[in-house]
Order: sequence, then C-alpha cells, then structure tokens
Amino acid sequence: AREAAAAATAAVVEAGGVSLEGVIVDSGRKEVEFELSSLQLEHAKTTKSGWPATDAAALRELAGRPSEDPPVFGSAYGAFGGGEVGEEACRALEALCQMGAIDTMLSNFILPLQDLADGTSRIHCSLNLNTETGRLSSRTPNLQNQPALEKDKYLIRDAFVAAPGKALVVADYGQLELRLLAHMTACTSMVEAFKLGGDFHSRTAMGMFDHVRRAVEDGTCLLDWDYSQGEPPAPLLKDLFGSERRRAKTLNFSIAYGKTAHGLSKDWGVSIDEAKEMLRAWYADRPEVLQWQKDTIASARATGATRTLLGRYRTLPGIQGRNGAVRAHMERAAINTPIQGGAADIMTLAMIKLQRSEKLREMGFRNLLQVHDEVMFEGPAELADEARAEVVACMERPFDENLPSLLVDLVVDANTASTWYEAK
DNA sequence: TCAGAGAGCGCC
DNA sequence: AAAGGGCGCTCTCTGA
Ligand SMILES: Nc1ccn([C@H]2C[C@H](O)[C@@H](COP(=O)(O)OP(=O)(O)OP(=O)(O)O)O2)c(=O)n1
Ligand SMILES: [Mg+2]
Ligand SMILES: [Mg+2]
Repeated sequence: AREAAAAATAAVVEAGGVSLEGVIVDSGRKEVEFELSSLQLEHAKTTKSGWPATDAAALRELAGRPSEDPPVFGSAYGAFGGGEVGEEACRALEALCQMGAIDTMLSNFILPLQDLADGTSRIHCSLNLNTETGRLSSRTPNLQNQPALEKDKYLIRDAFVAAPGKALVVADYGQLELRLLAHMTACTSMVEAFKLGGDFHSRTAMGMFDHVRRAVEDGTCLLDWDYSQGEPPAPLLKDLFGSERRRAKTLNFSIAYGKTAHGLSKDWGVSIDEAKEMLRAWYADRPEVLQWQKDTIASARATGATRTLLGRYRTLPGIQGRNGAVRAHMERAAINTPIQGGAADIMTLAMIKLQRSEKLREMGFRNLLQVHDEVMFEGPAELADEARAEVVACMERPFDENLPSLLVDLVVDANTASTWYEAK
C-alpha cells in the first residue's frame, strides 16, 4: 500500500507539470480547494460554506475518465486551455483522486489497526447503544466501517482471522430493511416479490445495467440460489457483479428513504427528467410505500415523534418548525427510523436468542461483532457448519413463537471461513 | 496546546 | 434546499 501511495504521488507530480504543481507537493485537499477557486472553473458543487467541493465526486467531474480506452476528459480540460496541458491536468486530478483513496486506506485502517492489536494480535472495539434509531455503534476502533468488496483492495478484511483451530461464522440478513419496508407498508407487490424469491437488489441491478441483465438472461449467472438444493450450477449475480449490486442497493435505499430527483440527477449523472422517471418507475408498482410515507410524516408532524416496528419512539425536533431544510430532514428521518430502527429491533431480538442458545454455548461459539444486520461468531472449526445452521435459525426466527410474524420471511446469508474476507 | 468545526469518507 | 437515513475517524484550520 505504501508503494502504491508513492507510485500515485509520483504519477501526480509527473502529470502535474502544469499549474497543478504547487497543489501536488503537499497534496492536502485544502490546497486543491484553494487552487480550484483561483482557477475560476465552472465548478458546480460547493460545500455548505460556499467553497468549491474537493470530494471524490467533484475531482472526478474535473478529471473525467482520462485513462479509459477512448479517454474522456472532464471539465478541467477546458479550464486549462485544452490540448496537452488540459489532458495532463485531467490525468493529474485523477491521480490525486486515487492518492486520496490510498491515503484514506492507510490513515483510517491499515496503520491504526496495527497499533490497536493486543498481545495476541486481536482487536477489541467498544459497542455502544447511542444512536437515534436503536442501532449499535462501534468505536476505538470502529469495526463497522472496514473496507468491503471492491474498496477492500488491500484485503484488510483478510487480516481478521479466526484463532488457530477456530473458524468464523458470518451471517447477514438478505435485504433486511426492504423486507421490513414491505411489511410495514403492506406493499402487495413487494410482499409478493419476496414470496417468489430472487434477490431484490440483484433484480434492481439487472434493471440498471444491460451487461448484468444479459448475463442473467444467457445463464452466465443466477439471480439467487436456494442452498438447500445443493451447489448452484452457475455463479450468483451477487458474486459476479458485486459492485453493480452494491450500487443497486444504494439506489434502492436512497429512493426508499426520500431521495429527490435533484439528488438522483446529481449523484447518478442523469438529467432531472431521467431522475424523475427513475422515481416514477420505482414507485409505480409500490403505491403503498408512498402512502405510508405520507401517513408517517403526517403523524410525525402531529406528534413530533416517530416509532419503530416494535414501538420505540424517536422525537424529531424541528419537524414542526419553520426551517425548511431542518423540517425536510426530520421528515426523512421520520420515514427512515421506523424501518432502520425496526431492523435494529429485529437484530436485538436475534442477538438475545443467539446469546441464549445452548447449542452455540456448548459448541463454544462466541459473538465477536455486530455490523447492524450482520454478526460474526468464532468457535471450533470442526463445528462451524453446525454453528452456522444454529445462527441462521436464531436470526430467521427472532420473535417469540406466540407473536404474529411478518408478512415476509427473514432470510439470512451465512458463511464459514477462517477470515472475514473469505466469508463474504 | 487544546477543543471545536468543517470537510471528507469508510461501512450498514 | 444542508435536496436518502444511521454512524465514527482523520485531517486541517482557527481561535483561545
Ligand atoms: N447504503 C445503504 C446500505 C445499507 N443500508 C441499510 C439498509 C440495509 O437493509 C441494512 C443492511 O445493509 P446490507 O448491506 O446488509 O444490505 P441488505 O441487507 O439490504 O442487502 P444484502 O442482501 O446484501 O445483505 O442497512 C442503508 O440504509 N443504506
Ligand atoms: Mg444484509
Ligand atoms: Mg449487512
């Protein structure tokens, strides 16, 4: 990683022969900001306080995709007068962006984790119950935000290893909050979709990306698989197109929790009309979700509070006030908290069941970590499969048997492996 | 030297 | 209009 950082720095300095040079040497984001305002670029994005934004999205817009096969140069091209200089500027900005990503990996994860290891090379965080919704949070270090999937290119999760002779069981709910949304809004089409099966985020990914849809249609990969039927005959979409599915997930929850056409257009690089069409399409066969949102906001406005699935409440200061931005934020919180908090309700019940499980106790499996809708257990490797089944059973049936169940099943994806990375 | 604010970014 | 929600950490700058 250090070498990669050095290489990227060198690349930036080399490419930055143009007037970006001064920027690069210190390579702090603040210097970029300063330079951007003096360049008088047509810089769409600004921060709260009115300065030009220097986040990855802003740099990407300036840089374009200068390293792709037919290169696409961003808005910095013209700002630097085009030609070779304009191209160099775009390449420099792209390298700067890459360097920022490497820097984040080093400063936030790779270096601090090594300092925090105890005498047996294990890491211990605190888990706190201090959130607005009833989720847990994790600190010193935060183990709930370790790089995942394509972002984990240095295999940080591979450094989380079971003790010798032991194995990890990592179990994560499938589309948890979408299932809860289906239940709480009593949305017919969503409930039916979950009954039919087929990973919801994967379906969204098919709709978003032609290459993904084609891969499903020609059998290159499967939408989903029921592992009680044995091994799948082809790879799953989730594994073959992990990053596309992750983008689909982001889109699903963004829309469900109140993303506007304005925000969609900005984040996904589509026109306002296209963004409106995305919203229309998402809600078209889910009118119950829209109605539930209206009702929930109305009730929150009347009472100044909102409630989770199991009735815990959150007050929403400002939802009755005159500040439009604050009010809008609280309205979105009013529709998110019942679901996110409801998911926390479910996970809490599941963790109680897991803690009370005689089987897990006898097998010697202990809970190491919770990541909102995921748990990680560790225990004797030879018992891992048995433990995995028990973890899945506890999580899929978190409620007391005499309580009414949800309109949808809870499905848990669980794997055993010796590292967190392999257990994906 | 220290605390707080902003910006930015990692995860769910 | 701070234009999905929920977190914690690092870095920089500022003012006491
Ligand atoms: N960008 C995101 C990612 C996640 N979540 C919330 C909703 C998810 O249901 C929950 C758990 O995150 P997961 O990454 O586990 O997502 P899912 O459970 O929905 O999907 P998967 O089937 O991949 O587990 O966190 C969210 O609000 N916004
Ligand atoms: Mg999940
Ligand atoms: Mg998860």
